[in-house]
Amino acid sequence: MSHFGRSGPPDITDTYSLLVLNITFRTTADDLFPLFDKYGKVVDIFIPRDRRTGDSRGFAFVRYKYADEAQKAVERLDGRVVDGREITVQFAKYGPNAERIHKGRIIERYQDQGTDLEVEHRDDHYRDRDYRKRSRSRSVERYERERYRGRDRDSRRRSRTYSVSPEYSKDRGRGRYDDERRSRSRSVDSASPVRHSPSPRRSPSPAKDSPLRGESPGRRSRDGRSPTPRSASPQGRRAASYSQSPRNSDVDVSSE
DNA sequence: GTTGAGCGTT
Repeated sequence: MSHFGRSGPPDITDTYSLLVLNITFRTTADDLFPLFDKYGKVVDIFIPRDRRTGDSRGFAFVRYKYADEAQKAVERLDGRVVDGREITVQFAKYGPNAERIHKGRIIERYQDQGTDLEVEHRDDHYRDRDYRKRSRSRSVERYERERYRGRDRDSRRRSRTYSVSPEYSKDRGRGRYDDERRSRSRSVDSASPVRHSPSPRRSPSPAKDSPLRGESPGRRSRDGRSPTPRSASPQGRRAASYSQSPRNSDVDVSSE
């Protein structure tokens, strides 16, 4: 009765979905269940995990049966420390399949459209999102940011008094959006002074500039008669390792 | 597994 998300969604109709963010990578649904269940009837808990590694992505979805309980859980568990990490609880904005959600309430099921009209290859969608880093631009287009971006979210908790009305901040989010973009430009200028000067000479990067010019450790030592295995070792030894490594199937040490 | 902005599966 604790395996949420494995047996599939039991019944998410008319349920309130909460999004739990900032949870540790080790936090599981079973860990969140007793926490959220104390504040209301938890219908289901699901933690998206990575297709590649299978580990948690750092956030979870908790579905409540009643809105008041969900709202209470948000206010209670938001900012609470779980497993040594501070979690962020808020109403989900998007449905499991972009379904209609009204204030976190799921009206329809994602299976509802699973007939024969528009079933696209979702696998293609999954493999593309290797990194979920800042790929949420799509959300900004429509809903903007209802809170300050970045680490400023701490301020949001202090304003928890207004949390009862998540609609108030629609107008405020717009002003910050422009600011964050400007920030990015400044970063590029400061971090990476692009040099367009026609310098005939190239940057002193003997490391990766010309691996061919890096000389073969073997030939150099033989010619210069300076073994200097100390500095020639890292390159020669590492290269040799790669060559031998993937072919050890045949060689059986028979030890262990 | 230190990092961490951010919305989901049978």
